[in-house]
Amino acid sequence: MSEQKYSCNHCFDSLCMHKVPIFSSLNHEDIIKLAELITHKTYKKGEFILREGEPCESLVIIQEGSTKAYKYTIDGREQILYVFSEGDFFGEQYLISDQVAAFTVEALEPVTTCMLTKSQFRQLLHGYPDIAVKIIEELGSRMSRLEKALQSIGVRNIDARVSGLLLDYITQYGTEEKEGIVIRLPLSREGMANYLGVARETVSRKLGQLENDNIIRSITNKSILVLDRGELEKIAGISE
Amino acid sequence: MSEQKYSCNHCFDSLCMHKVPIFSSLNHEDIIKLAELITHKTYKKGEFILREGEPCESLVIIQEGSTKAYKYTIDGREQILYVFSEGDFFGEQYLISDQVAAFTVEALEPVTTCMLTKSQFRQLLHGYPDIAVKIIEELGSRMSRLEKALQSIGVRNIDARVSGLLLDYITQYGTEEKEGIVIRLPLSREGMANYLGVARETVSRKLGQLENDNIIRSITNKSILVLDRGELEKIAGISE
DNA sequence: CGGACCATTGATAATTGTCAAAATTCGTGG
DNA sequence: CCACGAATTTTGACAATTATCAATGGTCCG
Repeated sequence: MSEQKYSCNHCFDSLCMHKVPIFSSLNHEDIIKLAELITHKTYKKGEFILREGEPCESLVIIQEGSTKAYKYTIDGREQILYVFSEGDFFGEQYLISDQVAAFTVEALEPVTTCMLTKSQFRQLLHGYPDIAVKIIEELGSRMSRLEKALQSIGVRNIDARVSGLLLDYITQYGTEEKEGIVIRLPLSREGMANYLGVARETVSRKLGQLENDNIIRSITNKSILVLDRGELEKIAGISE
Repeated sequence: MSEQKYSCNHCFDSLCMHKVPIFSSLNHEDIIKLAELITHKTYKKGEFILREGEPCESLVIIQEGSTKAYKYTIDGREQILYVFSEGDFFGEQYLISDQVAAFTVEALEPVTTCMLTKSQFRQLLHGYPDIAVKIIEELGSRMSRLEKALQSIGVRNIDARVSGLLLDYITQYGTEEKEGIVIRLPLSREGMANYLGVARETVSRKLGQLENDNIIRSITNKSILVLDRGELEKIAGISE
């Protein structure tokens, strides 16, 4: 967990600032000024970036790698709420109100973050009221995602849920190849199970079924080839 | 669905404005000014206050009565996301960004609402930037609720979910009586089932079980007496 | 009081979770 | 680059839970 303080040129040029919608109302100069305030941290796989119940002291932007955000359920399993990947960020609501973190964020692979402390962020908010509006928009869209997730987990048919998850992954992590769409899965089978609220083995079986039906093909544990997207959409209940 | 435009004295005195956290930074005079802009509508049981997919043109505050907010799942059932009762409000995120409504809001009983149009609200936001911060706080807390709901629905043990729901209702709709805590249920059995993502009959059975164990007693279809709150907490996984 | 609506109960089938074992994949070090 | 051990995934058998269907019983309202 090394920490560096330096002018964030790399970050500015390539990723974190420009990828974060809430900073889109800043002009060029201010982005550069802001970039100088940014602190970086790196995390190894399995390390915690934020822990449920602890105060969150900064806005965290994922510059590289991906993370899972989860809560523990009363029967001891983890319920995954979000997967945060490059360009995603979290902690913004805790910077304004003084709540503690509602979930734990854990690195799924080596992760680099850009961070802005609470006081820096509040200053920024003072100078740029538009940022508040951007945050509301972002929170609104994240809320819509959560509402969709809640809707989907409320569906009794688990086949639909699994297919729906794969479709989400296509748009987020999929690349078109000549054989089909390759998804680099952010989560393991167990992770997907903990997101969907079902048993690990059930995910295996559902994916196995899809493979038997020639809808997908398992490449490695971390990637899947989608052969028949239309069929996935049918099972998920989107088309037909 | 009658519509009235008049100075909202009743509303000001009793309910809607002061109950809404996002207006707490307004001073007395401005609240009075604002109250004059407010429009009222009444809805009969079963009428729609907002429909999923349609644009939401105003901030809606529930002055009287209660409503359910839901989405249709792909297998045709409704997944209830929220119950909005007196003092709750919705639509704030749609007033800033121009998204369409993510859910349908339907009156569960006769409902009176206070409404503020999009342009009125935007003006207000301009004069009181603090309101934006309040909205972020409110969205943050609503998001925490959703995250909690998602966590709870991901629990495999349905007994825990039912007990957890009853505990939530105790804090929101419960009154202490000498025999125990009386809950005026906002939802029917079917409604609870659609919130929990299980079959109507399953809710009946789980409640029947709790009644057999002398933990609750069913008074009418719309109210329940809680005899042993501690036991409910154990089943929900909170205590012990 | 009657009719519509809502809730309960029972029987059964389908689904999914659990446990255990085998197979596969992954990462590391030689 | 290969081989080995650890971790993950898959598979099978079985048990437990829950959905579904159908019928009955209650409750609420005019």
